[in-house]
Amino acid sequence: MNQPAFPRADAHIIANDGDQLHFCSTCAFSQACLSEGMDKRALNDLHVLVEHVGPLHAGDHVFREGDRFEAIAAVRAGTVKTYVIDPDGREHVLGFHLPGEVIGLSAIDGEHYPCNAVALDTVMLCRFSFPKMAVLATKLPGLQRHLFRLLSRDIGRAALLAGDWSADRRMAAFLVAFSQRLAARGFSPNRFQLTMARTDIANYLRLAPETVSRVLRRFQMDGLLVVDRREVELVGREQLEELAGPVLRQ
Amino acid sequence: MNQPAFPRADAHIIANDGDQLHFCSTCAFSQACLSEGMDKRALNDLHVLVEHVGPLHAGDHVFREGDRFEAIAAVRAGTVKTYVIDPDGREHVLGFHLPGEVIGLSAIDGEHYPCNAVALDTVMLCRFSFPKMAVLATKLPGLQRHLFRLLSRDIGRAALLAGDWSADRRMAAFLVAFSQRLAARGFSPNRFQLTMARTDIANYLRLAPETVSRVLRRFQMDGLLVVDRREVELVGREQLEELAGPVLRQ
DNA sequence: TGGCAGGTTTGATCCGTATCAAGGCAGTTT
DNA sequence: AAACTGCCTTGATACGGATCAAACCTGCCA
Repeated sequence: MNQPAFPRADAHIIANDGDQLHFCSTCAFSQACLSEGMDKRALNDLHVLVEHVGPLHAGDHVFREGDRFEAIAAVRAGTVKTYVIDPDGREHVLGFHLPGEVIGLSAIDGEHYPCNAVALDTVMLCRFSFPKMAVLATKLPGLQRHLFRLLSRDIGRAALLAGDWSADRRMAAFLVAFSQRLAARGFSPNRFQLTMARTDIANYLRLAPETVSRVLRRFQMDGLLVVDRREVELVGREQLEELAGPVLRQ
Repeated sequence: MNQPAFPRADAHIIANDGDQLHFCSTCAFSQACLSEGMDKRALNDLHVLVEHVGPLHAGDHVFREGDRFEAIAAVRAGTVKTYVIDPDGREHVLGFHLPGEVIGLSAIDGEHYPCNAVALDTVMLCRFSFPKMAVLATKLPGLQRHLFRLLSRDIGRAALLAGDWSADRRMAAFLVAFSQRLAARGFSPNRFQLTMARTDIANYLRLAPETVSRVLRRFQMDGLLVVDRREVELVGREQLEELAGPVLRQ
């Protein structure tokens, strides 16, 4: 139950290939760095910037609230849920993180992680020492810009679901956004597995699990989707997007 | 009605005073730069990093949704409200920004501002070209870190009010947080003016204006505060903080 | 194969907050 | 001073979603 933050794993040395910087091909920072002229001194200063972590299994924690902050991580495979527990013991889900997405950004301001991060299925990560990454960012402006953008994007994302939308709109927004994020990584946009429990979706959307169940059922009745267990197929994408529109501002 | 984003104003040249960097003494970045050894070449590259803007008057817009993003700004005096309008014409208040706080961070990821920013009273600003600031940040690691922290902080802040709290808890959290932010800038923590209308508070907290009114009245009945028009005095701070605790996670 | 446990669904009821509808109050205009 | 105009308050009612209670899977382990 009490693993260290970020279990150790094989450390990767960044490879300097001509003028291009290569590391993990699936993680979120490759694009920022590949498009960047490489400063060789910067590279030599940083032996271990990234290490591959995993596999973690469902229920394993990536980090826990209060753990000392030292690294952010990009999800390479699987789904990570971030959450906090309030004084009454209720769980509040802050977000789900799919392959290509980054966790730990909200910890930068502070010595410790402000939330928990747990694997929902089999998860592979790229772990980055944040202090080292910040140093590298001073030498690679493209990386710095990428980090600024990642952070900025999360501010906007958090504000979205904060609105006072109906259960239907929130559910639709969740499904459409999930689908879009999967599609951005090359997965099928209209047929996918929900990797999280109904309870998790409910806690994320600020609904009761019963409400999630009822809304999904009604969506199916109305021909918006077909749901079986955790498998979902979006059929009436048009109408779902119309419902989700005001929430996602699209 | 259609002013340019960031009305022009006196441009400030950053002053290089020995090894220290000086500009506006009240704005959020001074601390980051004053504690930083100054690189003179960096300075010479940047003639106009900061300009003082204002005064803006109640109702004047700092920027509007869709304006081209070019700058962030620190509030020097007054209150700025950020908001969006949904397709049904309803206003959603994203935040209130007090002296010392920064607006525009959520625009970094994108070409355009994703929301509106309007002055609620007489407002003075420090405006920073973000591209120039990013360049400076590569040369002043302390500034870069400060920016990362500002961004990170906003992610956490946005997640707070997103929870499903009762009207009482949300109202208490708003008042306590407002008080703390004022106190951090040297204003009186227990007696202050609400610079925004009830409607704005309601839109921010996802409540009806009527509910805001009723909750404030009940708080007064229960001896938690005294409210007259927009003047508020927190009397039962203890109990307010207890109510706000789960929301603010303190 | 049977039993158990977690997650899920369904139905009945309740409660908090929105909504609707007036009325009040302070500051401003005529 | 009267009328106006936002903004705020107060009361009555309606409704969406929470809560409570119970049955139902489905996978898992004995």
